[in-house]
Amino acid sequence: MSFCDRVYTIVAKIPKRKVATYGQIARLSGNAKAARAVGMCMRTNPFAPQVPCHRVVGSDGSLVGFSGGEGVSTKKSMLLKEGVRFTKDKVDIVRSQWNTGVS
DNA sequence: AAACTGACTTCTC
DNA sequence: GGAGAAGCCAGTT
Repeated sequence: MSFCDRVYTIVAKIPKRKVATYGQIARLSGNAKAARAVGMCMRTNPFAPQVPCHRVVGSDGSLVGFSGGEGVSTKKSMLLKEGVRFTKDKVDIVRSQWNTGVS
């Protein structure tokens, strides 16, 4: 069980039409400052369809990362199909950020 | 085992 | 508001 495994589990739990930030996942995984490590785990992503890495965005909803297809463009398209609201080139983090249950 | 890199975040200018 | 620099973590070489 490695840090990445926790990340995969958390990302896999992101509800549809919602997105989470690397920092948030890092925090949920136990290391608030491991945002970078989270990104690396996503890049490794041994659970591609199982772990919706496209639902993971930057701290401000910015489409960072994603090495597949057309990059952020494909990521954006997938999120749009998921029903995630977009503001120009960024996810409407205000409306679509994953609420972990912490009020 | 050590050093480098990377899908990040945040502060300061 | 935009650009630049520093800090942290885990994985890969």
